Amino acid sequence: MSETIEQKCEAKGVKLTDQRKVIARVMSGHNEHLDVDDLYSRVSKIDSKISIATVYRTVKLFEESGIVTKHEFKGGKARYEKLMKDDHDHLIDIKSGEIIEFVDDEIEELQKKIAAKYGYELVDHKLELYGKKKNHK
Amino acid sequence: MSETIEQKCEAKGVKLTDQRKVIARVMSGHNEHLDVDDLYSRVSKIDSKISIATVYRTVKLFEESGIVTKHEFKGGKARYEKLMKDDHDHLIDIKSGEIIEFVDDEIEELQKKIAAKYGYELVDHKLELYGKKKNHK
DNA sequence: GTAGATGCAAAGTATTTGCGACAAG
DNA sequence: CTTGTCGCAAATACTTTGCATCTAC
Repeated sequence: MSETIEQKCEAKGVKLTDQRKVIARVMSGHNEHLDVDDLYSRVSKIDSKISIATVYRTVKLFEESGIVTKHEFKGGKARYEKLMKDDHDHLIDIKSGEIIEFVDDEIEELQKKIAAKYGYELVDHKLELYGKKKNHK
Repeated sequence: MSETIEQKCEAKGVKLTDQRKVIARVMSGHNEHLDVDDLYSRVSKIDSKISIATVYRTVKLFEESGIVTKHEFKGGKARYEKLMKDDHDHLIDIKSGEIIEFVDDEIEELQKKIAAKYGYELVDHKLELYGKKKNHK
C-alpha cells in the first residue's frame, strides 16, 4: 500500500531495467490478481517490444525477491499480486470468479497452533475459500 | 477408510472397466497423494497396456464423480487422493515434501463464519500449511 | 448395432530455456 | 571486456483431444 514495486526493487537490490519498470508499474497500478497473459497484454500496450518471456522472467524474479506473491487458484494459470503488508487470504466466488481478500487474525493464530502441534514452524500457508453468493432476502 | 474406490464407483453408478479397476485398486492401496505419473507407473506394472491418457481420463472421472480429490500443491503436478469422510487439510514439510493430514474443527467453523461474513456460502476450501520441522531439543 | 471406453499420437496450455544480440558499468 | 538482460523461437511439462478401434450390452 505504501511502497511501489519499483521502490521495493531498489530496497532489495533488484536491478530495474526499462522492461522491468513497465511491468512493475502495471502491477503496482492494479489491485487485481493478474495472470501473465493479462500482464503481457497490458505491458504490450505500453511497450510492444517486451516479450512474454521477459514477463515470465520478471514475475519470477519479483516473486523470488519477495516483492510479489504468486497464487495458483483452482483450474488455471498462476496469478500474481503485489505483496501487501497484511497477510490476507482469498475468498473466491465460484460463479463469477470474483476474488475477495480478507484478513482474519484468529485463523492465522489457529494455523500457527496447528503447525506447532505437529512440531512444525509455520513458514507459509495458503487458504482459499470457494463460495456461492447467498441470496439475501 | 471404510469403502474402497471400487465400491464407491458402484454406489455412484460409475462403470468399472478393467483399466479403471486397476487404477482404482492402486489408488485404494495407497494413502499417499499420488500424481498421474506415479499412478501411471504403478498401473503399468500391473497392466502395461493401459495408456496414460486413460489414467488422466479416469482420475478426472473419479474426481467429477466425487470419488477422489484433486490437490494442486505448490509447484507442480496435480495429486490425487482417495476421498475420506473427514474433511482434512494438509501440512507440507517444505524440506522433505512430506505431507501430514490433519483435521481441525475449529478452523472449519471459522472458515464458514468468514464466508458468511461476506455473504457467501462456503462450497469448498483449500488450506495448506507449509512448515519447517522444529529442532526439538 | 450403439454407446461408451481405450490407445495412440497429435494438439493444447502454461512456462522455461538456449542462444545470439544488446546494454551498462 | 564482463556480466546480466532481452527477444525470439524452440523446448519442456502437464494435460486434453481427435480418431479409429475395441468392448459390452
